[in-house]
Parts: sequence; structure tokens; C-alpha cells
Amino acid sequence: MSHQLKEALDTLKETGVRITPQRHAILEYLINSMSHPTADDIYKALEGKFPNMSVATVYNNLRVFREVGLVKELTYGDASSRFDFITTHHYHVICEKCGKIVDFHYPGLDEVEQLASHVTGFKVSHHRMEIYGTCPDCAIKEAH
Amino acid sequence: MSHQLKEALDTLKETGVRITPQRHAILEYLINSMSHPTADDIYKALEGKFPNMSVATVYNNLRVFREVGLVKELTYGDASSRFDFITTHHYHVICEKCGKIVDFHYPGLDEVEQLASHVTGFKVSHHRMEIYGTCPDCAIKEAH
DNA sequence: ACACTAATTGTAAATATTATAAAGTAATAA
DNA sequence: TTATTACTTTATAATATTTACAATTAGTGT
Repeated sequence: MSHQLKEALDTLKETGVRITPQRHAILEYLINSMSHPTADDIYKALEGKFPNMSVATVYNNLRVFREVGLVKELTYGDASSRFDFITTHHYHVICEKCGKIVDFHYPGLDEVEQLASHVTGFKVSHHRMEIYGTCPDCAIKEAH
Repeated sequence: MSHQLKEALDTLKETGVRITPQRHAILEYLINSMSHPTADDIYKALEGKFPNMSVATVYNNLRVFREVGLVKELTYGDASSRFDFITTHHYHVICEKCGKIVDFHYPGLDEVEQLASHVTGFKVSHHRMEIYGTCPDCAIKEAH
């Protein structure tokens, strides 16, 4: 079992969230996949292990994980939400052609948050930033 | 007629997009509303003027406007997409309690885009950033 | 005014997500 | 270990958003 998974399970215990086989599997998949799956991706990936699992279970548990702070929900206009296991502070670079998402480590934009708080009077909790463009693969395809 | 509306109509003409009464009204509403309405908001607001207008028309035209670059689509997890008439470069500060969206002017994060491009090899086209927190009104309500 | 082409309408369908109730199961303590 | 209890899962239905489609209507250039 990975260190990250162990930590995640500890977090669940501390917050009084029951550890069910489904939750265990969803977390494990999120951590190992290294991608940013949709709820349906997760559902399909675990169909083999849990033939009786309901889609609702995936959604329920992703919400639980989000509330506990283990998982971040990424929403885009066109498709369904994607879910990302939170590790270190990073942003995402998204290919507009094929939808690929690449992690991009960058120091948090604290200064922007502070200015926003000052100008608008909001009590700022966090921010979200994504960068959009064309990935190298798609750029090559386009050139042909 | 506002300057912005006139310019927007010119843009449509230049790109060969027909100017229909519905499109005129949707643009006008977007410009005047100073808010960030959902497709349904727009539909409801124009029901009086266009009793026969279809929801599909609103969606179709918002997509057209987005393709032409007049309108930006903002997507969040919980609710439906919101649409914003593009004026100057600004970001949004969003209240997590009541959903209020406030504009926040800030110089573009060009440096981040450049670094992302360098690190990931992407050809970057644009980025998106939002700041989340609690608005002053909701902060007062909470204190009571 | 005419003809051509695109837009609107109304409806249906697709998709994503949430709600609900019944059945099952993990955690806790005796 | 077992009984208890509250939380979870499941299965299904419901809701909501958005798109697709075919027939009708309406802009626009000549």
C-alpha cells in the first residue's frame, strides 16, 4: 500500500468517515491513476472488482473525499467533472484539442489572493487557475 | 444603444453572423445586466419580449458569441454555466456562500503562462483564474 | 421583391448528477 | 465474539442541463 493511500485512510479515520471497500478502491484508483478521471471513468475502472457498485456510490464518495479535503473537483464546460487526488500544490495545463491534463508545479498565487481580498472585501479561501493550450502531440498532428 | 453593443454588432457583421432580434436582445441583456447570467436567466429575462423564443436559441447563440469571441463561458461544479460579455481583462471573485460574482481587475498572469509553456511544451493560448471566498454580506450574516 | 441560406422553434434525446428507500455492512462496546 | 447502531451501498427514479433534429421562418444581397 502506498504512503499516500495510508495517509488518506488515516485522514478518513480521523474525520470519522468509514472505510468501506469501495472507498478504499476509489482512493487507490485516484492515487495510482496519475490522471484526472471522471466519475464514470472510476466507475468503469472498478466494475471488474465491484460488479454491483452503483454510480451513485462513486459520486457520493467523491463528494465525501472532497469535503474532507482529499480530492479536488475540476469542472469544465464541455465535459463532466474530473477528480484529482490532492498531493502538493500544483496547477493544470489542459490541451484544448485532446483534453490531456498535465500537472504544472508553481508557487501559489498568494499575492493575487491578497489583492483580491483587499479590493473586494471578500474573505478569500482559495483560488483556481488553469492554463489552456495545445499539447506537443497535437501540435505535431496539426502541422501535418 | 451603448457603445459596447454597437461594437459587438459590428463584430458579428464582420464575421458574417446574421443579426437577428434574438441575438440583439441576448447581447443587450449580457451587456446591460452587469452580472453573469446562466442560459436560463437570459431565457427567462427575454420571455416577455420574445414569448416564442426557445431555450435552444439561447444556447445556440451563446455558443456563436463564444466562438466569435464576444462572450466567455464560466463553468463551475455545482450549477450551470454562466456567461460573461468580454470587456477588459479581469478575473472573478466568487462567494462560496451565496454565489455572488465580483469582477476583479488584475494584470494578466503572463509570466505563469510562459513558465507553463516552457515546462510542459504546450503552446499556451490562455488561462483561467478564479478566487473563492466569502463576500462581506455573508461574512456579516455568519458572525450573528 | 426574390431567392438563397441560415436561424428559430418545438420537441425529443443525451448526459450528468442527485434523491430516495430498502438492504447491507463497518465500527463500537459489552 | 456478537449485538447494536448508524452509516453506506444499491437500484431506481428524478432532476437539470445541454444538444440534436426536422420543419418552419426570416435575414441578406442582388
